[in-house]
Amino acid sequence: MANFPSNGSNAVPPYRRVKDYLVGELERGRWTAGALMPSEAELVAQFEVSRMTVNRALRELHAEGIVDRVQGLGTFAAQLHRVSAGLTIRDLHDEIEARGHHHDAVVHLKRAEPLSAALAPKFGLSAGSEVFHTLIVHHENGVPLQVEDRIVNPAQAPDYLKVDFTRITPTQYLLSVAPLWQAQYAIEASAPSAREARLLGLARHDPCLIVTRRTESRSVPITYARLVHPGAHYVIEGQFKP
Amino acid sequence: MANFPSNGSNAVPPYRRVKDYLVGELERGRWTAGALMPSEAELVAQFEVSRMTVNRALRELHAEGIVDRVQGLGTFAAQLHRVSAGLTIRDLHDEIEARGHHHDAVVHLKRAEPLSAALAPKFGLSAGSEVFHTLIVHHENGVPLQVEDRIVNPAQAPDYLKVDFTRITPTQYLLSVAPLWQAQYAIEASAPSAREARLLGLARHDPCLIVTRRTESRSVPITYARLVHPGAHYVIEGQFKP
DNA sequence: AAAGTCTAGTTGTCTATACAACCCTAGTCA
DNA sequence: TGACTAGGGTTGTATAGACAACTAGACTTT
Repeated sequence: MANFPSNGSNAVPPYRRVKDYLVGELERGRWTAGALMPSEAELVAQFEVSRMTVNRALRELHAEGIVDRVQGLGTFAAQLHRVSAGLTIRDLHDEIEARGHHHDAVVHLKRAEPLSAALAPKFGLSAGSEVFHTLIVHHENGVPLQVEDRIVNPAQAPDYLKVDFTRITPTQYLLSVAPLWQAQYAIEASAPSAREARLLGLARHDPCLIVTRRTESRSVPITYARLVHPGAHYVIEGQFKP
Repeated sequence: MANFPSNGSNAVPPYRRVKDYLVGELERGRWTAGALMPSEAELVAQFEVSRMTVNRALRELHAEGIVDRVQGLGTFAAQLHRVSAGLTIRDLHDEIEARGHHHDAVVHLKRAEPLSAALAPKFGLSAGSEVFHTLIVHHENGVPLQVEDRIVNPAQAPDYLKVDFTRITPTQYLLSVAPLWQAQYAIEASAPSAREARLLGLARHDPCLIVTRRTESRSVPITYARLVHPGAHYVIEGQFKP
């Protein structure tokens, strides 16, 4: 007894119908946050499908954060506070090109140096160990848009210093060398340092949007970056659905 | 033949073992991006589990963006460039309490007024239609942390003006009234307005982190908020995995 | 040479059944 | 009163089998 689409070709599979029904009712406010939703058995009866099908629908809704499930108790409409957003980390080069603008980069620093004590704990290597350090300013149509101050773990990218960063961005290169497996970031507003202000053509008190990001692969640090943007020209945008 | 944990209690279920194996090998670089990974049949043979179990493992990895699957072709290691981040939107009250600090709010404005032409396109209602407007300053241990300037659609929250916002935050209230189903946000660094600077106890040129957020339910606008934070005290943090 | 046909291999989905794990309540017993 | 037990309801997971849909390459036919 294995019947489903078969007919019109673009028919929606049963597990999808169950999901769509539940999301629809949730949107219509049938169950407010925390309310008990129908049990698997009830949905089985309502849709005349097997329990595994209903289970798949509910399991996926749970994975998407739309419902909460408690074994032995039931399924509940989720509290939607802690919703995850789609803040896509895109390569700056792609981002600028996507706007139809011209991107170029100026390399101000590119060398191996001992890791400073200030950055050692943030980066995850011991102070004094040799790391690669680049300082690059990215321009959009000639206007400085980002100062990229970056520390790289030589063990993860031994050829980092040989790359021509006017042609390929560090982000692009590092993604190709080491698979990105985890990252932490922080976003803050602050005044730029004296050097950053000079590189961006700003006054010392002009507000900047600063993103710091640490990337690691298999809990080994790959890179730590401080990205400084002039507040007047840069906005991080995103959207989320539950 | 339905056996699994049963023994030690904390045993990992088979579908998890398959997932962990694949993620582990992926981390070790066994398959580079785009490479063909083992088929379901091969994993069935290797782990001696049913195909549904392997299928679930692969389906979840696909949902998590770790592998790509093509019907009729196979499973491939995903390109990990376009990784999405988890930017958690938490209620400010919860956030402050979670730090073990005291939160209080001062309501500076709370009234119905016609929607200004400047905000009309951003909000999605026509200019001049009546909306609710609140201006609240949130403090952490007495220090001003956020100016919350908010427009609310009366159709979605008719009793909004009756709420005591020193006891419950607008975010909390709105989430309880209308389920949050979609939102767009923008993060930028900028100088505060004169009034915002006064409310936060800042100078006009002190950098602020400004989040603007528009929330809608079923494509009907619920609320538009401008959240201004002193750059010196506020950081948005997050992390992401592929 | 081009077009159509077949086939093996792959993923997509559903079913019926089974047992485990867990939660809560009601009842039992000391 | 308090501790224990039993049972009904719920979710969590696994299985074996089945058919559908799709892909790519091999093969046949025109």
